[in-house]
Amino acid sequence: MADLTLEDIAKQAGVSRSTVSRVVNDLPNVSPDVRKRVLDVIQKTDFHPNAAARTLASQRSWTIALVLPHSVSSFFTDPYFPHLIKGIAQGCNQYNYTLALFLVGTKEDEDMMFPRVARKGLVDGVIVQAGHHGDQAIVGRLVNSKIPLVVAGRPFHPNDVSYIDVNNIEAAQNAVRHLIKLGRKRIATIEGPWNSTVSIDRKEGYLKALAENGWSVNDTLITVGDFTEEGGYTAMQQLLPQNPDAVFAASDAMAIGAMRAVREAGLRVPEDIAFVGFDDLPISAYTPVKLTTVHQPVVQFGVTAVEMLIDLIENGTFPPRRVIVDTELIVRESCGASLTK
Amino acid sequence: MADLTLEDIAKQAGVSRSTVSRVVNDLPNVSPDVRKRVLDVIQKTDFHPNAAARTLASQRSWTIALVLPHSVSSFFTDPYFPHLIKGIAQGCNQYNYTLALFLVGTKEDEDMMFPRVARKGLVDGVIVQAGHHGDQAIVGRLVNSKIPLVVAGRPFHPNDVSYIDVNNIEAAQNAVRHLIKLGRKRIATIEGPWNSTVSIDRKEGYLKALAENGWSVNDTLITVGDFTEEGGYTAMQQLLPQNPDAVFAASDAMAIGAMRAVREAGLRVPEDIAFVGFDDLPISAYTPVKLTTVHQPVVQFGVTAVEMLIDLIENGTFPPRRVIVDTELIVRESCGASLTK
DNA sequence: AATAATTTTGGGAGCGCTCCCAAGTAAGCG
DNA sequence: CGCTTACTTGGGAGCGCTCCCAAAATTATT
Repeated sequence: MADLTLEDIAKQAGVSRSTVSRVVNDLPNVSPDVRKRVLDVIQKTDFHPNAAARTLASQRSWTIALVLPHSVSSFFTDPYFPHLIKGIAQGCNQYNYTLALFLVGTKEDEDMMFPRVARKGLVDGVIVQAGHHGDQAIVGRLVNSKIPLVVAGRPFHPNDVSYIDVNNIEAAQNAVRHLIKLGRKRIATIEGPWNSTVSIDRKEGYLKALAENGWSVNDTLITVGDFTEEGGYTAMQQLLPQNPDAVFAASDAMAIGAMRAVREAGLRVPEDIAFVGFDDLPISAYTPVKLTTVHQPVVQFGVTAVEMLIDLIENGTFPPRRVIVDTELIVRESCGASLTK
Repeated sequence: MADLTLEDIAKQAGVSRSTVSRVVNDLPNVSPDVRKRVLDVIQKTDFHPNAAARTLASQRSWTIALVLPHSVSSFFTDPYFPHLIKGIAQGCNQYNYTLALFLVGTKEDEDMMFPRVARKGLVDGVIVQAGHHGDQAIVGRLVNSKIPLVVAGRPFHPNDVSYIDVNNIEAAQNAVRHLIKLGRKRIATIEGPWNSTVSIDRKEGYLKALAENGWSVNDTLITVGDFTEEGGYTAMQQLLPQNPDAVFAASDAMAIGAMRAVREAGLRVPEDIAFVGFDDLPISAYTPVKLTTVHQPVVQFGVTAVEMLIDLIENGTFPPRRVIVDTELIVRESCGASLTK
C-alpha cells in the first residue's frame, strides 16, 4: 500500500536489493526458485519500481517526446494528427516507452518545450512533425541539441537528420498516371502552398507523370490552393475556363471544394471532369461523388517512426536513417474508372 | 556542451551546490549579486537541471498523464479530442507541467499504462476522459490507486471523484427551449446511445424543456442514434412518419445525417423541420443549411481540467472538486430563427 | 561596542534505483 | 577428490538533485 522500494521487497523475499533489481529487469543469472520467490512478493505487494530513480541511475527515461507544431489549424480537422498520435502511442506501448506530448503553438511554447526535451533525464529521444517551412526553426534547434531525433515528414534541410516520409512523389505520379490511363488529356492540378515539402513533392509527381508520357506542361492548368475546401473551390474557379478534363488535387479537402465549384458550374464529375485527391479523409467515401484518392498508412507510419527513434537511441544517431513509406491509390467514383468499363 | 550538474555550475560561479539550487528554483534568501553571478553562468553554459534527479529528490515529477480510452473511432473524426488535447497541453505549458499521453485501445494497453501512471516518480496526477460506460473499469482502477485524478466528463459513479463536465442538461434544455420559442410544436429528439452520460444528460435536458412548458412526452418523437451521421439518417427515417416540426439531435453528426434524410424525403429545413445539433463541428457552419448547434468551450475545458488537477496535487484530493462548464447556443439557419423575423 | 536577531551560505544525508566487483556456491573434469 | 570454471548473490558507490541544519556573514538593537 505504502511506497515500497526494492529494499523492502528484498527484505520480504529474504534476498538482496540487487537480486530484486535483476528480477524486476528480467536479467539472467537468477536461480529459478529465487526468481519465483521475489516475483511472488512483487505480485503480492503490487510493487512498481520508482521511475525517477531508475532513470537517474540508468540514464534512460524510457520516454520519448512527440513535438507537434500546430500553428496550422488543420490540427483540429485533419485526421492525420490523431492517426499519427495513435501510431506513435501504439509504437510506444509496443516497446515499453512512455509518450510525452508537446504541442507547440507559439514561440513561448517552443521556449518552454525546448529545455524539457533537450535536458537529460526527461526524454530519450524526440519525434517532431515537420515538413512545413515554419517548423524549420524547431527542427534546427533539436538537431543542434544532439538528442536522438526523427522527423516525421521530409524537412527542408534533410542533411544529417533522420526522417520518415510518405512517398509523395510516387503517389502523385501514380494518381496522375491513373488519370492518363483513363484517357484524360487535359489534366490540371491544384497544388498546396509553396511552404511545405508535401506540396513540392506532390507537384513533382504530377510533373513526372506528364513527362514520362512526353507531355509538355501547361502552366494554365496548374493552380495553387492552401489545402482547404475553400482554397480548392477558388482554385477550381480559375481552372474552369481552361477546360480541364481531369484534376489532381494535392489534398482531399481541396478536391472536395473543387468538385463543389464544378457542380455549381453545371458540369459533371467524373464525366466532364475527373478527380483524384490525396489523404483519404473519412468523408471522401461519402461525398456526393465518392472521391478517388491516395491513402497513406498513417498509423503504421507512426509506429515505424518510433522504431526508427529507438534504433537511434540504442545504436547512435549516425548515420542518419531514412524511411520512405508507400501509399495506396483508392479508386472510387470521381476518377471515372467505372465509366470505361 | 557536455552534461553539466549543479556542482559544475557551483564551481564556475564560486558558490555551493545549494546556492545554485536556490537560484534554479527561484527561492529567496540569495543575495542579488550572487544570484546574478549564478544566473550568468547558467545562461552561458546553457545548463538545465536533470529532471530525473530533481524528481527523485523532490518526489514531484511535474508531469501529468492524460488517459484517452479511444475504443470509439470518433477519436479520429471528432475534433473534440484535438481540442481537449490542446487545452490540456496549454494548461500544462502555463503551469510548467509536462504532458504524458496514454492512448488506451485494448486491455493490454490498459495493463501497460496502469503501472506507469500509478507508480511513483512518473506522473503527479492523471486526467482521464470518461463518460462512456466502457471507461468505468479504468476510472475505477485509477480511483483505487489514490493518485490525484480528474475525470473529464461525468463518470457513471461520480462519488468521491473529482470531475469536470459540460453542462449538458442545461445546454440541451436551452436548445429545445429555443425551438419552442420559435413556435415549434412537435419537437423530436435523436438521442445518443444509452452507454454514455452525455446522452443521458442531453436527453434529460430535452425532457426538462418540455416539462417546464407543461408539455407531455410523446415517446414516438424520441429515437436513438449512435452519434454518427449514418445513425442520424436512420433515426430520422423512423421519425419522419410522426411528422415532427423540429428535431433536437444530441450531436451535429446525427443532425447532419438526419437533415440528409429530410432532404431526401422532399422536405425543407428549416421550413418544414427545424434542427438544432450539439458539438459545433467545423463542418456545421458549411452544411447546405447551416446548422444551429451547441458550442462547447473544449479548449478552456482542458485548461480548467489541468487547473483542477494541480489543485488536487497541491492541496490533497479531498474533498472531490466539481466543475460544470457552460455552453453557448450558436444560432444559424437550421433552427429557422431567421424565418420569423 | 557588544550582543542579539536576521539573512546568506555550505555541506551532509538521502531520494530509490543500476552497475560493478568481489565473495560465495555449484558444477565440470582429469 | 582437488582443482578449475561457471553461475549466483550481496553490498558499495554513485546517478544529480532537494532539504535540512549549522556555520558564517550581515544587519539591527541596546
